Amino acid sequence: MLTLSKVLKLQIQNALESAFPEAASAARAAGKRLDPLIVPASKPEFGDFQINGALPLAKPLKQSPRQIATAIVEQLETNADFLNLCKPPVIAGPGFINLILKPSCLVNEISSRLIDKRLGVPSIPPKKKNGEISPVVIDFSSPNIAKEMHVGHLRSTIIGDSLARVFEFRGYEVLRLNHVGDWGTQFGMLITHLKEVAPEALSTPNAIDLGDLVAFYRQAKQRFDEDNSFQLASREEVVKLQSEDPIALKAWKLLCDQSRREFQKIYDRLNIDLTERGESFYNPFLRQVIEDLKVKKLLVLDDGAQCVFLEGMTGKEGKPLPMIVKKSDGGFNYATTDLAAIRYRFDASPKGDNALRLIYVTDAGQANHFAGVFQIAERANWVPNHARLEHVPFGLVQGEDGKKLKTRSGETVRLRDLLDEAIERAESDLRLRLKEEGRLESEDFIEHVSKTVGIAAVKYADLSQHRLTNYQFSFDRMLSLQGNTAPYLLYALVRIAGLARKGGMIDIAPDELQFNEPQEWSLIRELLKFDEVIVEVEEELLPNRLCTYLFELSQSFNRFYDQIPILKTDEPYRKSRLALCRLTADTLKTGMTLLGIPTLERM
RNA sequence: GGGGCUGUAGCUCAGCCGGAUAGAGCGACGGUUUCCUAAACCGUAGGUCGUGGGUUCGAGUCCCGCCAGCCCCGCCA
Repeated sequence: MLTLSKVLKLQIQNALESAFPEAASAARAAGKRLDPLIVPASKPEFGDFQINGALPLAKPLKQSPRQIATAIVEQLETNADFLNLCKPPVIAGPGFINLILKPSCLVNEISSRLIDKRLGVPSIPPKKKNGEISPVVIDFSSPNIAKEMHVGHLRSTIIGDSLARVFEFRGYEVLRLNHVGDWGTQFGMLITHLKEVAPEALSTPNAIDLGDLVAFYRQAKQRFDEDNSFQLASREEVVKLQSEDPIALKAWKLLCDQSRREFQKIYDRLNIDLTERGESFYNPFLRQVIEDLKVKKLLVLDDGAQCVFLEGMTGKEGKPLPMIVKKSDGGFNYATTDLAAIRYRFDASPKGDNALRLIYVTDAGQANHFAGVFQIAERANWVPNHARLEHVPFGLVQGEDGKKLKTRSGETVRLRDLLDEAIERAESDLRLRLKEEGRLESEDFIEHVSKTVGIAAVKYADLSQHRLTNYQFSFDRMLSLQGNTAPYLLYALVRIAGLARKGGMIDIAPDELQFNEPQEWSLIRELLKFDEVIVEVEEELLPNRLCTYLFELSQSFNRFYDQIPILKTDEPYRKSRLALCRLTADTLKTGMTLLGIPTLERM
């Protein structure tokens, strides 16, 4: 409906301007145009679109809104192209104009969707900068080496992946960057600990499996906190690492490799593709960041540290807020790395990523930090003209008590345990249902369905929530088989797959399509919204909009399925209804794929 | 002290550029299956949109004040 609503908007704008030529030319003289304010109808009984533009014109034109609406409608009724698309417009309420699309128009839209793999979503040509393709860079997931992925990484990973998929579908080149925490002072204690507990690992390849890295990290941390000589050794180790001592580097690499393997297991389960480029990657560029800030006269020495004072942000006692980019001991910190990363990502290749759009998917708690870093990047002139630099923040994952999600013993929940539990619960639900229905299924089937449903439930629960709000994690709710959940959507697809098995998904010629039931028309209208929703998600970066749409589409389909016979009806309705089923399945599958959720044929 | 986010039905949440009588789901109550997977469908009840002002023809939505919760604020990320 994207193109259709554009056409209508133009037609209505013309009608508005011919109805009120003086006001139109006055608006044009001011560099504006009269706005018909055409939006999707707020309720089905108001038709397909509503024109709100008559109301705000009442005052300047000194006419009643209904008079204005009448004048617009009179103009529209002289337009044959318009009358080809819409039924005669209806003036309603204080001065709204309701538009109802003609059935022939809707059927045309449906038949072009049926042969369009992109389901009406336009593909944009690849963006170019400096003559080369310019990717959208999305920075997401970003766990820390030697720590286990936990719920805190869940939202970034899932939301980032979904946004990346939407951009890819729209035709953008996307660079999915995993900015893992692979550098910093914590490596001092880790390497020191490694040298003591497993020195052989440094000389013999694959000599040791570090096993539970979390336990390893905890041991190292405990010794660091308790043992002075260990602390001293750790600090020395940091210096060695930074000066590229081969043994320290080897130990560092060992820890990174081990972590990478652990992370990859999670990414494989979640079916998420990422390019790892950790903080250490930017080490060679840190000095240049400081140099450039100095050249741009942004650098100030304060209390022994090199800072940039932020504009428009004040700290305690109203003083400008500093951002430290070089510590008093000469070391760099995360702000420096983040600045180097922005610079690199916008720079032209080969010494940069040549990006025009850079998106960070991190928790809302880092909003201040990114606002500061972005401001410095702007002031240092590292952000090209027309480039976009965005923080995409999200709220916390909370337990059902409304507090930060913890295990019963009060520890952070490991991501793999969380996924395991979702799958286990999905499995026991499934087994119970099979038993109740007297169905017999193979163990392979049960395993596959449980995994798919469990992971889908976790992802969908997260994505269907508005990004910014804190999100209350509940296995019971996300796996519930009713409501706005992954299983509900998956079930709609399973129903269609069942029809396909029994009735076949036959091809239908456009002129054979014929509909006569209200449930068909409401499903048709729902199907046609898909393209607008995708474009909206791309603009707003809010995957929950797609979830809401897919849920409403599923509801609309389930009503249709429940109330209208499909296989047991005469032609041409049988074929027409099957065509709607196929289009529903294609739309749901595409939508779910954009959420990163695989679908099922049976469940 | 400064800044950010949040506050909508008993619970969990939607609500698009300000538009018509504020919507879902869960839970509660009632109904639907000789028929394509009932993990579904239909119906009923449930609201001072935190609060007080302001802007507007029109405010859940925009502006200001206040209240509550969470988060951030110099050498961790």
